[in-house]
Amino acid sequence: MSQRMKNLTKRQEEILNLIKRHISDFGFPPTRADIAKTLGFKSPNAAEQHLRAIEKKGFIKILSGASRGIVLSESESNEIPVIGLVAAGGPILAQENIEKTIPKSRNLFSDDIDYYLRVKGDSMVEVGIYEEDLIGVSKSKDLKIGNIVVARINDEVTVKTLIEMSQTKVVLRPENQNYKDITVNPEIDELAIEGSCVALVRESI
Amino acid sequence: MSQRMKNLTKRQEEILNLIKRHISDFGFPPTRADIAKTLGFKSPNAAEQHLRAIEKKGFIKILSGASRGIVLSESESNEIPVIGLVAAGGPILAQENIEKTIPKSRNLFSDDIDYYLRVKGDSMVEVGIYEEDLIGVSKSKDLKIGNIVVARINDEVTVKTLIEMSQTKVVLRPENQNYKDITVNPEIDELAIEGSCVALVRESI
DNA sequence: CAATATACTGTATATAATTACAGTAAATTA
DNA sequence: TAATTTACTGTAATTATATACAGTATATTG
Repeated sequence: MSQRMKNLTKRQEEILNLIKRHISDFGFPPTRADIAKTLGFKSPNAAEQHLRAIEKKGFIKILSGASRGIVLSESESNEIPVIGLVAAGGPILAQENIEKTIPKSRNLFSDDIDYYLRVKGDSMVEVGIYEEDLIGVSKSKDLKIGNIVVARINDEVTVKTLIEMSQTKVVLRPENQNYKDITVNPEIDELAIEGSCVALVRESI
Repeated sequence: MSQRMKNLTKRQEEILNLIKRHISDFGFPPTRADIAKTLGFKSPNAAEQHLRAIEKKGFIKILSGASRGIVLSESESNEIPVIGLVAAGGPILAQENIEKTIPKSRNLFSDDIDYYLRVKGDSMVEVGIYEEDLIGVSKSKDLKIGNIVVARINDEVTVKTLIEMSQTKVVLRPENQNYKDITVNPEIDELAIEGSCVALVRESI
């Protein structure tokens, strides 16, 4: 989420989700009365004031006078970054690494993609991951042996298959016969598993 | 378009397009007054009656009592079909082949994808196209030697690389050493190049 | 500790929007 | 050629909706 955007309260987030769900279900935003009815408010004004608060925080725009005039902001919170080359030393999601962004609304996949990472090199060709492909990365998905993961070893970011993982030994496998397994001792080397790959997109064939 | 759906008149089509454009511009459908204003009607009832006619023909659903309660019918709602197995004999885009649809608004790629085709078999693994991948197919894109195309040979649909194309000889190459080139004489065999692949999506890794 | 934000109830009103009813006129279909 | 469809104007009633105003109560922030 962007810095300048204040956080929504739990209740406000609930209402924002309700709006999104309503749009997805009906094709248009809810009225104040719709919101009040769904959440059990006895006054439509409760919904109105929530909307004002959510607008103030930048997540929606209210078009005055228009019925159902709630417009979702195309804010950064609704954009999925596409990460190109990762500069050494910084976090993957640092601004300087963002090649472009894709509106979350255009994301084909389930909601758990935190960013797309552009693949460099040919270390994963044997599982059909090619240079310049975009892999959809989830930061929160549970790690399992056999998953393809985004790892960071001493400031270098790579995509590999996770083969073994213990306190003292992590093995990452390139899916290309020309490369050897990478064995890391997390107690010695700096290692972070940044996320796991849940989707793949090839923009040009 | 579905058979049972009567054709819209020119004016009705204009109104349907106006509705789509309004939804895309504002995020919600227009009111009768909006339509009337845009098209220069002096009465909102003109819009109302057009809407009724369009609903009667199955292109929209009007939710009574709800403001802006115009719902685009599935077939009109800008959905890109995902084609699973193609039944022999019929067109690729036949209803029975549609596995699911993806809202056009969620399409990551440029607008020229007419449908997604789910890949069966391993004949293209050497260019990173795997079984169960979805390939984005454009019907209109210019065909070039070297493109990966969707071809239909005697009622069978396949994805291959186009190697040669003349009046009497078309060569299609599987990108897998275990398979041989397919040579077809279009004057003898029934051959149609249905489109070319412009993108690839892998939903689960 | 005062100011502000959060989270509502309750009432009321102006206006936005749907929708019914009554027409006209030309084109299309049975 | 009569019936229906298309394509509107014009008016008006009813309902849907936004939105203002007046409160209450608690939590959070400067």
